Amino acid sequence: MNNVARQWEMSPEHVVDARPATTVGALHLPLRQAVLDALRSAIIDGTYLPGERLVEEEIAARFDVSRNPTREALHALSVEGFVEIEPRRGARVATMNARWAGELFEVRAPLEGLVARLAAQRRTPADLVHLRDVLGAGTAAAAEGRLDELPALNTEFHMSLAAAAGNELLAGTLARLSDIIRWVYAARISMRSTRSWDEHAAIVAAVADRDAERAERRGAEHISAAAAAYED
Amino acid sequence: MNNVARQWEMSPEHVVDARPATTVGALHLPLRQAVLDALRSAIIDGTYLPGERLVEEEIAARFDVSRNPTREALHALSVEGFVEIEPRRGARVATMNARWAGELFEVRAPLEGLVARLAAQRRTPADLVHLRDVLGAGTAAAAEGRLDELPALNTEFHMSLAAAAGNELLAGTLARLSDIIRWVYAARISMRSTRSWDEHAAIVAAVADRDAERAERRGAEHISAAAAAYED
DNA sequence: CGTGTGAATATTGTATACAGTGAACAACGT
DNA sequence: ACGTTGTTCACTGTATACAATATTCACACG
Repeated sequence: MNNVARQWEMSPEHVVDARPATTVGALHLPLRQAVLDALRSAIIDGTYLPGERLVEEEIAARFDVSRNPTREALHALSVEGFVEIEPRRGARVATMNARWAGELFEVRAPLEGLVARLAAQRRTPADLVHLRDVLGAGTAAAAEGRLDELPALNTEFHMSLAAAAGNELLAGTLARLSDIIRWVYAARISMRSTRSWDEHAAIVAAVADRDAERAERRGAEHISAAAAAYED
Repeated sequence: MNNVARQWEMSPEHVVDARPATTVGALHLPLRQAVLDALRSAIIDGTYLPGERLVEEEIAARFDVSRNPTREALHALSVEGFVEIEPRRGARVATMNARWAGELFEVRAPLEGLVARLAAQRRTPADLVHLRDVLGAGTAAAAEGRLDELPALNTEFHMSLAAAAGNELLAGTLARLSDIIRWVYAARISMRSTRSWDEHAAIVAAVADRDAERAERRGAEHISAAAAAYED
């Protein structure tokens, strides 16, 4: 009946006494979360195209839920920047003009620089090990032409760096920005593959040396280079 | 019956043919917006204290609306960072620990630097005039000890700078951050008054000269100095 | 006394119903 | 033909009702 993934329905009662002290209700994600994730994926993968109207009842029917969780998901997506909502006139998938896209990179560059600087200052040995693992995997994939694996590895790299920086607000802000960037430039992504991983390696080297200045510069330059590449 | 400001009820029919071509429905703000603003104000001015539970039905009753607009407002506030929501366990006013507060300044500093740099590159003569107006008003207020006027002028200064930078995403991000910073440090604010306006003047000077590097450095340093002052 | 167990209550999550607004279109006059 | 007006339909905004979960408190038991 319900196409949305409902994890908890797969969990029979006996999970109640499973290891983590989390209650059953905590596992049981609200529908709004399921709808949010499903809708975001649908927008990113092009099921809903930019500018397309998102009618609450349609979406609710599609996922077989009521309009309430749907509305909540739409509002969340508008904050994330994937949809635009006009009062009394409904929601549509956001349309990116060139200016907006440029703004994304402008904001992301100094933040990515900050991440690299903080990571250089605060990284633990374990952080460094993990960064090098991801770096190795990404470099190998780029070298061997497995381009389809690169977007996920790229995301993991930047998330790992943000984790090493130890600033959750920063990590969250960046995660949102890069989600949208990946969406906007979905078509052209996975270009620039080897260049990109060379730049990642340079960031990790600076982080390893605890050289905050160099790390910051290379982090910011990395995003600027990506922006330039996308502007073709 | 309804304590929320409902602008449209004050507008008789004949406003329909008033100057701006906006429709009546566009003026007629959704209740969620009214509740959102009212709740945020209540949190900022201390009516609701950090950690306090925000029960949907209570708030709905207080503003004499149903739970739906209330829920939507609460979700929006959680995105803005004023409240924390746990699934199935409701919302409470966010509590700042020192770490979180530090993160705010860490993220804001490079963004404010970016704003100053972009403003230096893109400002129009009109932007500069406006910035100098605000600067003059703020400096005068600081010099004459009208401390109560400073927070608003400070906000206006930073908003004007962001406007001159011509990046709406950046302006929006910063507006959210500084809202929260002002809330967190409400008690200690309006200190540092003259220092702060000297720093503002330095930023405007760099913006006037179109010196992007100097503007960026002074913008970021201004926030770092503010952070240091708050850490007493 | 503390501790666990259960019922009762409070509160959130979800669905449905209704009201109000905007947009499209047909009927009408000019 | 063209614009104007009235009407209808689709959709969002809001309220209410119900279901599911969390929390509280009383009470029995050790």
